[in-house]
Amino acid sequence: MATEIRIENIADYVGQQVTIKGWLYASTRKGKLLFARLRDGTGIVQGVAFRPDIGEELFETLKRLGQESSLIVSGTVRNNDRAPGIPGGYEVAIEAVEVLQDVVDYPITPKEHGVDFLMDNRHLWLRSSQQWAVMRVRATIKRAIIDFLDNHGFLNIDTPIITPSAAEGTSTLFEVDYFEEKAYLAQTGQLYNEANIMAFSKVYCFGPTFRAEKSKTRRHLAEFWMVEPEMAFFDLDDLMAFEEEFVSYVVQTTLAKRRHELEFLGRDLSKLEAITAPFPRISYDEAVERILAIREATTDPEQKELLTITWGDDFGSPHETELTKQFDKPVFVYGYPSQVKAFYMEPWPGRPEVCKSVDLLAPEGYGEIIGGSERMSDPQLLINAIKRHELPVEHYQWYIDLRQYGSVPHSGFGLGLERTVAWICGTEHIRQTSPFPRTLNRLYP
RNA sequence: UCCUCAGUAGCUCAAUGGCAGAGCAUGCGGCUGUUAACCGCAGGGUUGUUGGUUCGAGUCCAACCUGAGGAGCCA
Repeated sequence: MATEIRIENIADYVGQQVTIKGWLYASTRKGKLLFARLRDGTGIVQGVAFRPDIGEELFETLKRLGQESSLIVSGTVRNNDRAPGIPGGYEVAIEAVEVLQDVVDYPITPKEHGVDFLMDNRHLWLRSSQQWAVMRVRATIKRAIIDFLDNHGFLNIDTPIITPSAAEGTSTLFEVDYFEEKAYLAQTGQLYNEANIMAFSKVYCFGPTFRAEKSKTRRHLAEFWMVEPEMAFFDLDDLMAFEEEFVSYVVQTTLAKRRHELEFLGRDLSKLEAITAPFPRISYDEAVERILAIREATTDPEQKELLTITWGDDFGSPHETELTKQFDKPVFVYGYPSQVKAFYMEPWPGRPEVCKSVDLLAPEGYGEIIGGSERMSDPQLLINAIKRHELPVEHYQWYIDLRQYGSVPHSGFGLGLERTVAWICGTEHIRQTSPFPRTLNRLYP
């Protein structure tokens, strides 16, 4: 009696007769010898059939099966260094096959395809090994994030997705009709988190967030997942120390649990192994100086133009990319000018034009993966900031209340899941890190 | 919103202003170690849309549509 197994555990069954329920991923043959790659959702393994061994009828059946036919295969597992798969090095000598459905004309062939075609077929593309591997890594990253926070005294509190007003202005929000009143899809849960920490001390929310920005780059999605931890009695230094432990844990845990997938994706694992706390910390002032030095050294006039910056400007993507090239770990940039950051950030002591903000920039050009800050804790300072940003004070009354009833220093940050997955997997485009990405020009499937 | 590029067979791409082509996929045949195998044969087309220039337009011009990359904005 053959044991039903999952391909990810195939190493435990060498020499045994097993049954695998799955799909035909690809097949090729050479005369009387046939190779059928099978996938079962947990891995890919090569099945081998030799006509004189398995008989004419079964061989003909296998030979005619279309790509992605659903089937149940029984056979004996053996080691073979030549066998491709995830994990590689194992193959199944096919003894019996039950065909559930023979498929004709599966659209995605083992050949190069264009992005538009693949995105139109995203519901099928997810079966392809690269996409499959990225999703497996994503799930592990998500798990690692939750485990780390749960093990460090955080309480997971959900924040609303339908919100009455913007946290940071109204230009980037999706509007919804809320019983004939205007409402918006959340772009952050942070303000609610600040209420929650005063009740639970350390909290996080982890859910989808929405930006209506008309961004068309490899780093942007209209819907993405963000984890937002928020901590009472935490200042900016506490925040950076926490973030580097958090990111290191997520990277190292993913590396340990998803080695096969990351190797399959062709990721340079040594670059991930290097991601351990502490991370370099540079001030905004220093970052501007470094960028200007890089700009001075470059001979490309176009690059020189892109790297133009004066103190007080926010960094653009070209600035971040060049800056992070100087490090092999994520780098903290702290103390941004208040004018380019959100209204709620605590001013720097003695430098009111600077705030206690910190971004974490990923290496290898993957951009900002974390944005965070110490929050304003003085009620009058906050009211002034809201007015200075021309936001309606009455909408923020509850938020101001938090500073009037037991205010404490507190800090928090948001980490973009998809950007983190893109960085860890080394994917070229963020859309591959979401199972059904929402981008400027795509709502299907 | 702006800049750049692209749109031809199911898919990926060729085609000097002059007969619409190849590879993959599909079907048939061959091959005992394939890794996107290979070899032979076959079928497969309203060249994104509209208009213009021309004896003649996939090719040149204009507008539009769709997509991609980048800027801005951001995680």
